Amino acid sequence: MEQYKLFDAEFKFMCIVWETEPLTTRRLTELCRERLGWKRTTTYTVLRKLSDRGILQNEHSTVSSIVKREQVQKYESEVIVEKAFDGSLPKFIAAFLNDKTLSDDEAEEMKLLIDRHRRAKK
Amino acid sequence: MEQYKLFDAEFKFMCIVWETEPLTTRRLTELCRERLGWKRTTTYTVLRKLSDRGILQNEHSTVSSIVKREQVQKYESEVIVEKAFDGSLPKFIAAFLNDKTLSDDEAEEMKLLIDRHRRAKK
DNA sequence: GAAGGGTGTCTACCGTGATAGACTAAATAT
DNA sequence: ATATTTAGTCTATCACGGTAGACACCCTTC
Repeated sequence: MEQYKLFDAEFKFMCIVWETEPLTTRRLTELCRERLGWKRTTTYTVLRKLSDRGILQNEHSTVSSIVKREQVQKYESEVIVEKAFDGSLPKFIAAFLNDKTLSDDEAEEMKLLIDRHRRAKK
Repeated sequence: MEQYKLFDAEFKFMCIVWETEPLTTRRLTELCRERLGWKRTTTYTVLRKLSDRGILQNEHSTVSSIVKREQVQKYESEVIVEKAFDGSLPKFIAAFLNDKTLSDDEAEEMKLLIDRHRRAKK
């Protein structure tokens, strides 16, 4: 659980990996230079840290993720709902929507999700 | 907008303020000692920082918030949806729910929220 | 008017996330 | 075999969040 915690720089880095994997370390350093402005060694440092924590692997210069984007997203969503909204999803949604409006598509999609996760009645 | 960003320690601190305000600095140092294990001066340091940023005010030893809990929650929810879910609330909800189930009450509450924020049809 | 308690600031230390330079080892090319 | 590139590590710097000790300024009270 705790292992899914990614810091800001790590998250941006992982987004590149998730989007492109599998990819070579060479290509990864290029992408990190282009999109994050990182030096080659910075990429390697982050690579090693995440590898040590079992978030990804680097085998023969080929990088691929072990922890998937969905797992991290799930973890992140749980942490914030827990920390700032007493674990209540409705509270989160209320705060987020506040001054916003939803398109019909979004509204329908959300209702579908809700029904699909509704607890079976008594 | 950026001003609403609270770090972990600051958020815990503000939770005490929001819950108890208005309150004296004396009482605040007591609460921070009890609940956060902080020394008196630590409370004052954080107090000052937040005061400088316009998050709260300390007038004649009476502390009260300027930025409200709801504003911070709204900001926090927006940041994470933006950063990790491409700004899509449905994506956030899908990730959060994943393996969870909703009670009827929660489901109804959420649907109500959705309808209330539905964009007016053309 | 000296002593003591309460209010508040200033400075500083520590841990750590973010970043990168120097260097080594392995592979490839000339 | 030697020069050059490529892969990867080690160490270090910097910024900053989190925390607190030393100190200074009231007020009150004896």
